[in-house]
Amino acid sequence: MARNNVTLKDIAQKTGLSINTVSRVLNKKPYYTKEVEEKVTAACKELGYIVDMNASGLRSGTTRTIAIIFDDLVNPFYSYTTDIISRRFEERGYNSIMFSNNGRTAYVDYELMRSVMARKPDGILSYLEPEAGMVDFIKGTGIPFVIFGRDGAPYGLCGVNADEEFGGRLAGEHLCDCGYGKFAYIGSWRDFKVCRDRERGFAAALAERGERLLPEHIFFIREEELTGIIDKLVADKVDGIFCFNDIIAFVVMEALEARGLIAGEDYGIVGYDNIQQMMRMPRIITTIDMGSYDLAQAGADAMLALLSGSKEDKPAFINTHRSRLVRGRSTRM
Amino acid sequence: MARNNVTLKDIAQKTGLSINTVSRVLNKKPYYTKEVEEKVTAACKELGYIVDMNASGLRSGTTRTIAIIFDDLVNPFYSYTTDIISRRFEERGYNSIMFSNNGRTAYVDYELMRSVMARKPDGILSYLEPEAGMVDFIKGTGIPFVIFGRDGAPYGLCGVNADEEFGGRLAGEHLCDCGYGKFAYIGSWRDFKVCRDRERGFAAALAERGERLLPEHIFFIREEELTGIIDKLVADKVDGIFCFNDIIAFVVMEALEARGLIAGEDYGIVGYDNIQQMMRMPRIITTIDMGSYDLAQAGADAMLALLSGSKEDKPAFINTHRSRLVRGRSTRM
DNA sequence: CTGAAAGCGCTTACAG
DNA sequence: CTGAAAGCGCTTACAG
Repeated sequence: MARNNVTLKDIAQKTGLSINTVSRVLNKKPYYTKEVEEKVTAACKELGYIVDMNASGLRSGTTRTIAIIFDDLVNPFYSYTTDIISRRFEERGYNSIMFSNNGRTAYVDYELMRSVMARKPDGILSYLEPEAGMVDFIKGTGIPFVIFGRDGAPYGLCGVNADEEFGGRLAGEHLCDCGYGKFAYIGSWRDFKVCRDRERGFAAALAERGERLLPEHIFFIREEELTGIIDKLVADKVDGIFCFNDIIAFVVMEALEARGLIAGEDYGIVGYDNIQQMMRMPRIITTIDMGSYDLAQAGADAMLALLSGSKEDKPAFINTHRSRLVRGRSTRM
Repeated sequence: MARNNVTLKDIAQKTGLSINTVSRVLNKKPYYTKEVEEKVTAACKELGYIVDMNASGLRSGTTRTIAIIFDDLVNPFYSYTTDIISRRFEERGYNSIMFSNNGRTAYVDYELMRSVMARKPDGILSYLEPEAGMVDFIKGTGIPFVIFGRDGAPYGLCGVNADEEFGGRLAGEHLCDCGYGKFAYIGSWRDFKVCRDRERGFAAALAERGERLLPEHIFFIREEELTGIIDKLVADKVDGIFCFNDIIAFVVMEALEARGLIAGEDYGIVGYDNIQQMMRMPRIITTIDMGSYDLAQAGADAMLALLSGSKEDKPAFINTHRSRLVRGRSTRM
């Protein structure tokens, strides 16, 4: 009630024009006189008019809103890229509305899509992959959908991601170069495609060097007890560890240190994402940097292209391939 | 066009009821028969009805949207707390829409408020303080406004923050306890109130121990060249450094290491925010932990209270006071 | 170049 | 307990 809602009607009243004319001026549609323009601009400034984007969107069909679906803003890979992406959207006049599934699942499911759709976004950029049954639903909405940081190809949806297998290979090659001999991979979820892609690249690189990644040395930290994993690593004298991301690597390093094992001395460990650089932290761990800044820009641009582009030049599966290994103190040089 | 927009009209048609009745059932307003309810529910499920919150908000005056204004999601203090806050809002049926000023200013200005207001949020939670002239405007909107992580009192707005001076004192006392003798404070912006509060607490603690914080040893890293700061620290053999936040501390540590000085050995340094714990990183630096989890919950709860509460029990300036020092390797024990 | 009318999808009074 | 009407604030055809 107390909200001083200045509407087009007020501007129309003040200027003696119709609300249509006012709307036309504000939206810079052709055909109005300089005089009318000045009157409208002055009245808007004086009364402090602010458009209601929801009402505007209801009629025009475009809300200039993009939904961003993430699962965990705490991991700097998400926050860093979300920051870049949302700023880019803002530059182009789109606001970002955030959705998370609150850790319910690692996928976009119907319940999540419902709350997203209720906001009538012009586009959806998701860090989560769609649940199997949701792909057709998503396509049926007709809303531009970009899968970010995950492979879009299996879903036939636009995806922007780095070559995960390649990143895994870099880790494997480096740990071999360092002279380690017993390897382990510590992933997040067993069913998580990106997680398995990195593992596959890692195993392939080891195989090429005549080394092996034993099945019993492949772990999924979101599904297993940490202590069990650490026990196994210590018991089997594993000395070359590759982790799905930097945070997992930190956790493992801390647990191993509690057992008296120091990274870079007693064993080597490689993370993923190079969050150290994002945080401007010292280079503690050796990690794989997939060029997150460029990746984020590419993700935002893919979305913007889908929003503005003709059907012909739709971006499809963008694979930036930029990953490189960044050395830290967690592997011997 | 291709969007399969199922509306209330479609459900009404399908069930042979009026759209009013359908709306009433969906909003669980009193007075409808079990039979009608079942018909409506079935039709909604079959056709895949999803409400249009924008249209709903236009009529009802509540969009169930909360605007979050942040400046930098990369700093884990922001991303960590934003994650917690937005999840809490989601639990209560509110979606979060993100706004940043893209680094234009460190304040909420009119341009930013315009784009926020255009979305008709039910509430606004801001990490940024309002520009001087904006306070009346904000109050005039009548929209619940919470300043998060900053002191709300100077603006007469609801604020949720920790006692910053107290945090600064903890840092000062600890550096004295460690036996350091030449002190410096490295802040962010000179005009940033929180930054100065921490400095004041730090200086006060030093004074109580008979130590001094020289004006020439107070720096603002966002306004000065890093190399100049480092030169001065080295030249004056400063050995007790307190930084406005952990990220600044990391940057300083790295620069000093390039000069051959090791934190915890050659000098001591204390950061702020305990982002290490958020990232599950090893405890590199000694830092001030203000209980960010509780702070975030308190921030979300303050917002929710303003949204639902009577005018009487409005929360005002919540000061959680929980800060404590967490030791890391960057100060000698 | 400007205005009157219709309508986006919903909810809120008001009748019955 | 259900429905017809009005209206939230805007934009889009359509007249003039």
